[in-house]
Amino acid sequence: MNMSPDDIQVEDVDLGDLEHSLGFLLRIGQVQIFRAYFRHLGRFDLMPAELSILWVLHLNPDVKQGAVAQSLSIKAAHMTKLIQKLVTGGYVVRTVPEGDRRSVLLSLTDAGYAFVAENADVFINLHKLAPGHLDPDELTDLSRLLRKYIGYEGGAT
Amino acid sequence: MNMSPDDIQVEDVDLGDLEHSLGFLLRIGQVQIFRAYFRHLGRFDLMPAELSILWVLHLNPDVKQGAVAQSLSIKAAHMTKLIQKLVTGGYVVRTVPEGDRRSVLLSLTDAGYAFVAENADVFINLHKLAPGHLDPDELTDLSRLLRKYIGYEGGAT
DNA sequence: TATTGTTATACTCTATAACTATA
DNA sequence: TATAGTTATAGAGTATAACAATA
Repeated sequence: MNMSPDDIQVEDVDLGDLEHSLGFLLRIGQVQIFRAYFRHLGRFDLMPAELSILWVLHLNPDVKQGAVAQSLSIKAAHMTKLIQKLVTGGYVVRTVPEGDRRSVLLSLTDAGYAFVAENADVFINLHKLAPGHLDPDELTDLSRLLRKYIGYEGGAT
Repeated sequence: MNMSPDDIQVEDVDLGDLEHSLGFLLRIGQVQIFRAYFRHLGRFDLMPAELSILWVLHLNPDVKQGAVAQSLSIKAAHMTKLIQKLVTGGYVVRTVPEGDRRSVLLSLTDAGYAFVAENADVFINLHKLAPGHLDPDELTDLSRLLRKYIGYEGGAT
């Protein structure tokens, strides 16, 4: 018979309305995007969250650590560990500003900027490389609906 | 001044095209759905993954453990722990079938069925209770696009 | 007193490999 | 030999609280 290990008897399992449940669909979508991430950017020792921090720093030099954490929905305690890794890796530098010596400002090293310049486009547009089954217009719609759903009423496109 | 701890200086952080990146939007969407889950169903000691297993079992009595795991993208090793917890909690029973004594069939106890009957609707339709900013038609579109994106070409609605 | 970031702990989920018992 | 499930371990992510330094 020689069935591939991927189609054992899955069709036998009825998911019912779970298949229409946003929570479930978001999770499966994320699993697939993660696979695409590791296929295209897995050779670096950086997780998606870390790459998104580098991206934000390249757009916002000398931004407060807490502001980055909050804008990316990363908890403060976790952020500390991520930044330590990025500093150790030579991508990020920390500065304590004169104005408020409790806080920490983050910015990219030259290596950090070079890394972003080289890999940001693949990272930001992973969904176009993923095995997605949507045409460009549908991708735009999906992105817009998701933005609206989560309350990023930002713009049109 | 009295700023709430939630709007520190977030508007100062420019996310650029990350805001249009599907990976990022899926993650933020999941964070929000999780919050809705714990608001509405957090009083039970069950995680979303566990509730989705109960849901699948109520639709597929005596289904193989591995088939459930695969249909929900749960790894086998993790599935073992989840099922142990659900058995301990009195929601699920395991049966070793005569035909293939390596495998395990899962089904719900009466308490499991009662739990699903009472809470499944809230679980499956969490996105309607979440602070979502979409009207019903947009929610349907979003669900359809996500299903198509992940390759669940199933049906129209 | 309140805020920024750090440390420490615990739990969920994922990934992997080694193991058992069956087939 | 291959398959179904288990056990064990490690890493990533999240949640929480206690803490130090600063405001």
